Amino acid sequence: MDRKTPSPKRGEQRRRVRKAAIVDAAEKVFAEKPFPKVSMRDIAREAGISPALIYRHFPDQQHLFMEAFLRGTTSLLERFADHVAKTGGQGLEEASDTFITFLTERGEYFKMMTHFMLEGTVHGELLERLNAIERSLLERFDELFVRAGATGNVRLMSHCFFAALNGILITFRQHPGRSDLEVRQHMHQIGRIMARMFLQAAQAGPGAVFP
Amino acid sequence: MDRKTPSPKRGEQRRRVRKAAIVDAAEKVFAEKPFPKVSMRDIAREAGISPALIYRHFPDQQHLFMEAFLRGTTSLLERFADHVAKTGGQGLEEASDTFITFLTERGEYFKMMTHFMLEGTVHGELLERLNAIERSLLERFDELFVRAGATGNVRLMSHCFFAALNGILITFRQHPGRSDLEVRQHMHQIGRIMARMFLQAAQAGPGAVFP
DNA sequence: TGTACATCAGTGAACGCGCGTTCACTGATGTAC
DNA sequence: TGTACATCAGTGAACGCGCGTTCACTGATGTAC
Repeated sequence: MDRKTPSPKRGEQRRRVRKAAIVDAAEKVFAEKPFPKVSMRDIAREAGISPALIYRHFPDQQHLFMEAFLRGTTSLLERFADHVAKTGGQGLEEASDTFITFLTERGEYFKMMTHFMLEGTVHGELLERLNAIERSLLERFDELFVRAGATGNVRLMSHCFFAALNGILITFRQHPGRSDLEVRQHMHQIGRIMARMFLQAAQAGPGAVFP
Repeated sequence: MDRKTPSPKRGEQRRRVRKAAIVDAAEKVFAEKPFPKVSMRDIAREAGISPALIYRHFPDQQHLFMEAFLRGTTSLLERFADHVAKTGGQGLEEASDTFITFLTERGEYFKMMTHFMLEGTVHGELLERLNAIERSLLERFDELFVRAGATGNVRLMSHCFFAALNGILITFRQHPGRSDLEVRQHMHQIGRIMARMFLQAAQAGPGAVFP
């Protein structure tokens, strides 16, 4: 069928595929067990390879974990941005819903995020990429606030709103005596309340609530 | 001086003192290194005893960790309640400040709290005590909302506010390119904004923001 | 087309480490007489 | 008051485990002639 491409390229391609497969496997494992319990052996098993092979593609565990985290988060963020772009009117409430839906469905990413936020052991290029993702998310929120007629320090509003949503996700995640479904409903309810509250405060103009 | 008390009692007393010393040591270690890196050996070293001795006082690591966490948290909560009781007027803003101050000064407790919230590996009596603490904290917030003239579902407001404060603590903890001082100031600023926003929403009466 | 070679994907086993916990033991202390 | 004994606080060393990572090696594959 296809003509033979020059070999070095085919080698590179194979490498890329293999590397992506390792990251795929990592994502799967992260979805299955608590973040601090995921081991290189787990990921190798999931990928059907020897643990040693992972080290031909990643210098160490932190780089693999970060790569998996960033890839997943970036894709979540893109879906979030699409969703936001399509929404008019009371966009903030919908955005809150979407944010909460995504991060409860893919709880492993939220866990990793909080882990990085808490421990702060990330440095260099990876930290840069992580910050870029956060900035991009905040820009989406900025848009929504502006679209809703907010004036003043919009970025600060986005920052606060982001914090509030994170707080919801962490606070109600394991609420005692509630089923998963009830937990999610409660989160969405509180998220919408927050969104309405933020909207009113933002629309009230500078000085009312936001400086 | 003091007459000899019956021996079994003195034995019990010594046991209590020793047990408390172990918990003290645990708290110190938690203040020094990331929660998941604290080992039984660390705590034994800090307490100046053999690791084996810990197991004469606690059945396993989880019980010791929880005991240390609950003791520290309970004392923080009492201080918080005192502080709140003494405050009039715009109590919510002050409460936000106090909450943030306590949990940044004793960051180890916040980390442990988020850890338990994320992993949910706590059960039985310990979970019960943990919930009791959260309930007690929410009651303090309830008071403040009521005092500020809130009507409607006050507990829901407290829940939301608690979540928002947690969100602030986790989101800005490691913010890039900021010193500790700047981080704390930013947290306090955002905390006060939240407090004002919640107050307005709560005072607006049922239906405006809160159901 | 055939062959000798270099490269490197891929491996199973091992290394070295730190962990939670247990074991076998010592010695201080209170008790019973 | 003195002594034999039981109790149990306290210990150092070890156990067994899982981890991240490395090592020495195999074998497939593309390359140069």
